[in-house]
Amino acid sequence: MTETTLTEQHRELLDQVLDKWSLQILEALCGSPLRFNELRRAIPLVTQKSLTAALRRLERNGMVERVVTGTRPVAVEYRITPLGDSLQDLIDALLHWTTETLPAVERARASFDDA
Amino acid sequence: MTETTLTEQHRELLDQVLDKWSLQILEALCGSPLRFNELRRAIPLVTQKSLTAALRRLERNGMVERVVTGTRPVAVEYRITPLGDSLQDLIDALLHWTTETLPAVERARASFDDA
DNA sequence: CGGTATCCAGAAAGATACTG
DNA sequence: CAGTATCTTTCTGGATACCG
Repeated sequence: MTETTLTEQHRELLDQVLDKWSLQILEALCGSPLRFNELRRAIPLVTQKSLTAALRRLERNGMVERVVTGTRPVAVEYRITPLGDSLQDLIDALLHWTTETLPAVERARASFDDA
Repeated sequence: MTETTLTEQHRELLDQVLDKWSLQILEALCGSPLRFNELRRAIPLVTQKSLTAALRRLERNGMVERVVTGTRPVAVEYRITPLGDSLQDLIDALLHWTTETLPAVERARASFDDA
């Protein structure tokens, strides 16, 4: 039997890769690799600081790869890794679940907010 | 074709039901319904405030049900709903993924932290 | 028992300016 | 282009006290 307890390590990993900006970064990169400023444009509300932080976290956890190509001016490309691809499957499952349950959730919210 | 874009609504829902405490609450409740202080004991590090806030959020989104039984003293039972059960399946998938990829993630972290 | 209310400290996030 | 540094503000989370 495999152990199925939700430990702090599991939760920490999920927190680091499923946060607000990381979801959108992964979604943007799953089509094709993008440069830093291309990512900024793909995710309109993100600040430079938050984008940098999220990218570093994803890179540290092996989900994206940072590739420096040019030298003057510097060109940096971010691409999804195989590990990131497996995460993308999971995100698709999350997205599928939200799409399915959102109507019921909205009904629950409306009835809760009445009371 | 179904639309598979990650909108703000989808992300908001995930944020509200997949946060640190909600994951542990759902895990605790999936066995059997629990009272408020039983939940506190089941999740050692949670404060009263955080537990209350997470329970209200889960209740509002239709994931758990709050059942008041006694009158003096008050007895409150929290039980998982069918919607919460569907979320539990998803959490199992998350847990399965973390269990599978954690070794690779730890290698990635070690190599990142070296540089 | 099952909460609410209040206060406060520390972390996170936004704005701005600067750099190789 | 791709960031870093700094400052400020905002939000979260813990500690504590109290209530029906």
